[in-house]
Amino acid sequence: MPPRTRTDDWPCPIARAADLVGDSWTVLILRDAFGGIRRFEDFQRNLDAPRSVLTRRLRQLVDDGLLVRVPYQDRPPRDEYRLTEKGRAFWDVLAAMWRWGDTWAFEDRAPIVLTDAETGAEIEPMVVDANTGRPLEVRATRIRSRRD
Amino acid sequence: MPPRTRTDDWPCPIARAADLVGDSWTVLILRDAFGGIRRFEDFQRNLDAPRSVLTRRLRQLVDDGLLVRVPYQDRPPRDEYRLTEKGRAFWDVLAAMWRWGDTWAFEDRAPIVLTDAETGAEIEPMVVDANTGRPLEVRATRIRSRRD
DNA sequence: GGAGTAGGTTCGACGAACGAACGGACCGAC
DNA sequence: GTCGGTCCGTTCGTTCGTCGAACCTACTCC
Repeated sequence: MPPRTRTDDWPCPIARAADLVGDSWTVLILRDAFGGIRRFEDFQRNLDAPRSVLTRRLRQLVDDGLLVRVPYQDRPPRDEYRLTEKGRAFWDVLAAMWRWGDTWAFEDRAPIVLTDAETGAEIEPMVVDANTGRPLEVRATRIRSRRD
Repeated sequence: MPPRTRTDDWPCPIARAADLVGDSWTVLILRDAFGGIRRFEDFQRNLDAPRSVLTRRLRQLVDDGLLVRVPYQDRPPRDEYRLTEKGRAFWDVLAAMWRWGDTWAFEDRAPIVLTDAETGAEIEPMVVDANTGRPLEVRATRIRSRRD
């Protein structure tokens, strides 16, 4: 196909994010990265993705600044892929996807849960307005230009 | 290409969500739907997406239960696409993407903001743990099987 | 009857995804 | 010293989705 249409220059934050996340392998690579996976072979084994696609996606994520390549041995030279701050910030999006998927994409609920490492308590991601602390209401939301 | 690898039967909520949202046109269609767009021609004009792709994505979203086709006139027969409850719940994911894109995908900030329809106040989406009300901390998060 | 609107389908060219095989650089064991 | 294994890719052929433009059907309005 002709290269997929790019939206990374649109004025909308969703369009720009979609340009990166608008690909399921990319999402799953990031998910694994949050799970502590850093090496090519581990991503490949865990995702069972074609190696050529994996190479391409990892390179893209590095170019976009969500991952960095860090050497972890000299001979033979090997790099691992680590999340940057920009990449780590993306966890919020994945958490929102987790919540939605858990609620809407299973018969009942998902067989796995997010937990707090220390208390062991279940974590249930939820999206709120930082200014009021309340859940979002779609119908009452508008889009405006910043200076208005 | 061979049909893209499906992940809609994986046990992970993110994988299932990614199977739907793992496509930038789908994300943008949903964004527009939240903005009140309902008709084929309006989606097409606004996104400037190939009509054939648009047809396919809309059909997929209907099949997946995020949109429904509702007739709005008889002759000639015309349907519009409306968000279902499942689709409306997806706004949380788009809001998280908005926040991330706003923070990380512009030189400064995005030229547009979300606002409350009544007060006009800016809305800043934020992801928290519903149980503690606190922001998520990636490093302190684990994945566990539900019965454990 | 000619232009316009709405919601698609069809077509050809291009190139991305898949999957399997190959390669190169190292290691350790036999 | 060569055989197997590990790690990180690249290459290749087939399949099939994307793009973009053109086309089609069923109306309405002038």
